Amino acid sequence: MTKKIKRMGKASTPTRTQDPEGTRQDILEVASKEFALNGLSGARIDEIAARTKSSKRMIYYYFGDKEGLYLKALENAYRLVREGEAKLDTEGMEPMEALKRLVEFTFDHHHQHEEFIRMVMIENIHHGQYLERSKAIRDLNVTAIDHIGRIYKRGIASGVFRKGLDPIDLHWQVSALCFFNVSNRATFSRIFGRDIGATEAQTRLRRNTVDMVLRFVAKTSALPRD
Amino acid sequence: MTKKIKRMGKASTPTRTQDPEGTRQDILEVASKEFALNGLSGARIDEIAARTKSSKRMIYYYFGDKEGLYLKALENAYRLVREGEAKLDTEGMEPMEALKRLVEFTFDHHHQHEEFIRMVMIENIHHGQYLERSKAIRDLNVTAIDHIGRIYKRGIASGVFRKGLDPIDLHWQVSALCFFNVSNRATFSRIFGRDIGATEAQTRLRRNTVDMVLRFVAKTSALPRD
DNA sequence: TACAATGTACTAACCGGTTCGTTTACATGA
DNA sequence: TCATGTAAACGAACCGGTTAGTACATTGTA
Repeated sequence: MTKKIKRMGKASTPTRTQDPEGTRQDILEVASKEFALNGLSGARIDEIAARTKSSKRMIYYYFGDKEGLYLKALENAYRLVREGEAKLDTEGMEPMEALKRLVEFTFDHHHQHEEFIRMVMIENIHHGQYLERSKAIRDLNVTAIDHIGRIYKRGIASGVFRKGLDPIDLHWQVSALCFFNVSNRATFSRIFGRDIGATEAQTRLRRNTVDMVLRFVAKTSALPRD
Repeated sequence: MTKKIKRMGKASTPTRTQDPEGTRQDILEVASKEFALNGLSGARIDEIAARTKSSKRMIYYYFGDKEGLYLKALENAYRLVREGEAKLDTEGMEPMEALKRLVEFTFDHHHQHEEFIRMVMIENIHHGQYLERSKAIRDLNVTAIDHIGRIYKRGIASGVFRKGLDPIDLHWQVSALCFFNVSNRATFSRIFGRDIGATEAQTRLRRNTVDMVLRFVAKTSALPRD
């Protein structure tokens, strides 16, 4: 039995009931969710197929095998967030403000893309072995360093940032705080009996995260007295 | 065929070839490694059984089912690290030094217990649903808050720490940095082409982590000029 | 003897992957 | 305009290895 209605139309524009790119995309989106939810070994090809507008046959037709599908889902996740990150422009701001915005943006961005965070967690469980195979992903993330690096350089020039820090280290620290906020929310919330994901808690954690980064980078002289 | 040699001995002390507690412990240790390595769905009961001095039959005899075994492995992981953490005593130190030690200790401790970190990652992938079932685990971690809370209070009293911070938030921040250092090492290293796990990198990250926490908590007046 | 601990062999369901056949799109040609 | 060849796109049913879990018999211990 056919379980779904294909897009119809015999109009003049070449509409077609066969839609390779659409099918491919549909599978990829469903698979991304399934892998993010259940992990590589936990995800079920049959389940993915069932949620698809297509079939299991097509998964293997387009993606070869389960690992091939997972890899594409992983690449897709990185590509999506990268596209979002590119939107932030801090070039006009003064360094301290720019860094603040960058941290806030990263914090919010991670918060809004739990699926991506989960894919990265899962990939780390697999020791990054699939990411290793994907040149596409490695290229994407280098620009993040560029961004924070430029802000830092400007802050040094204007005398508000401490010298001797490394942009990658900075990126690491910002990532750590923003990533952990999403990745460990479940266990942290349950252990300490407070819902870390609730808006009030998030507001406070966000402020703390910004504070923490700024206080780390800023010269003592550029800090408020307290 | 019996695949292993049982502890022998017909001595006067009641040695026995049947060793329930030993078998149980053996299974748990093997299972912990397998789950930490492959996740809940990725781990194989047959594989665990094979690595055991015992058999699959015994796994079900003692742990009921796969999830029961996983839960015990999870509890075991938490219990082990908790025991380690209890060893740190900062009561005699002055607050700033005590906090420094606590962060260093946490950083090192997480670094040395990758298996635990992986179990927590895996549990978070499962939305903490197994941890939820375990009262045992929740009880363990509250003492961590106690520790950092006491240090913080002393720091406030002696005037070196800023007021208005929350011990749980502090714990969150320390955890985030120390946890991320282990959990995301694979993807981070691969993306930025530097081995984050190498000793030089770790030394720098450790120092940065300590700095970051101290600068966050300390009053500006208690900070070095720069 | 009674009960806890253990070994062996088995099963039923699951699940990744495939076989085989069908439909659709579209170019070609008359 | 329509018949036709063909390759891509698709569906359904199937397969065989894997895997969690069990039945049953046996041994050790108190």
